[in-house]
Amino acid sequence: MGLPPTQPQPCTDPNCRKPHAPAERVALAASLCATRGTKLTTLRRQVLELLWERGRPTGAYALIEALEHRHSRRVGPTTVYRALEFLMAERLVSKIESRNAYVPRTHPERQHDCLFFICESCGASTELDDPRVVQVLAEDAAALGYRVTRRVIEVEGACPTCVPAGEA
Amino acid sequence: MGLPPTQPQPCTDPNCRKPHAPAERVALAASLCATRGTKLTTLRRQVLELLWERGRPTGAYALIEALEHRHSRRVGPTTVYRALEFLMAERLVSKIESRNAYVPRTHPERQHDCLFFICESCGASTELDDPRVVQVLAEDAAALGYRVTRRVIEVEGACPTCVPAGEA
DNA sequence: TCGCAAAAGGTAATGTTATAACGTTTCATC
DNA sequence: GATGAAACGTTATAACATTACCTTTTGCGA
Repeated sequence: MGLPPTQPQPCTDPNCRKPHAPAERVALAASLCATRGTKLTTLRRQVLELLWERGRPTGAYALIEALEHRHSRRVGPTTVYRALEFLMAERLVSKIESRNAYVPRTHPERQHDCLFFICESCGASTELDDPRVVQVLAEDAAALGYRVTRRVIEVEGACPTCVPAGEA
Repeated sequence: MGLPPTQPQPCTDPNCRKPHAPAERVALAASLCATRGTKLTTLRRQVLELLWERGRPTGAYALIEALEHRHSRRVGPTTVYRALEFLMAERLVSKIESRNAYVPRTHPERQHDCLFFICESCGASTELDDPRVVQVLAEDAAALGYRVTRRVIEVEGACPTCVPAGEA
């Protein structure tokens, strides 16, 4: 029960704790791209904005609809997928594999993949950066002789507002 | 480079280390189902066998083809998805979300979700049971107020036989 | 052993997600 | 303002998954 909050919430990252408004995060993305010499074009920025405004993992086809409604911009799947590809390469967006959906990343400046908590009830997701998980997986990888290139860590469950109070 | 091994390999689980042949694992599955009072029907067993024989994450439509070739059994998507649903409910199979593919579980008797290493080169996957990961994620969930119902942990990279010798 | 109900499986249609192939526009640079 | 590369548009199709409905099989009590 309950929809995801529409107001910016304090960042769940213990090292951050600041609320992040969509506009502010998009501005950060723009400056990051400028620094990197990559281009956050209008389309790419619109897609990123829409992801921030939705506040929960959103599918590519939902983004197509949103582009139509919000920006009167009618685009095909290829176009949106290309924008998502760019945004993911820039670490501005992650794909939630278990949902075939995309979320904006709160801390695109960080290098490694982070982990996500996803609420099965309201659909909201929470990004977390826990070096311990990365560390443990690195050890396991070493023991197996694996070289790691990507981590997909998605924890599904019920978020605080959707867990009936009193329950753990 | 290199294909996944066709011979049973020692179990990567530090607590096991025994090689697991498909037939032996299918027999275990049958006895587990018998104990649980659930039915490992012919179709469900065939799907599980095929997954074991392939030795790597396999998509539903590839299974449909395999059923046709191996068992002259022509089935539709629904049929295979139903079998997979049963096998996942029995913890005999896991879905690799990042690949839209399915793998047989080596230790179906274990309760919690395990983690998978997947080789981007040969497509092989390795199941691992690391309580430390579960523990850390449980702590993070508690800190966020989340109640966990499912974990998706998929590490992509290069497996030992595909990493050029000498490289880490 | 007959009849019934529930579970399992079959079939067709369709929905959803993603990519391939190829053409056009935009834009920085010379 | 020519040119080449990157971005974007368009169409078609591939890949993955589910819905709705019907038939078969199976377990089980009358």
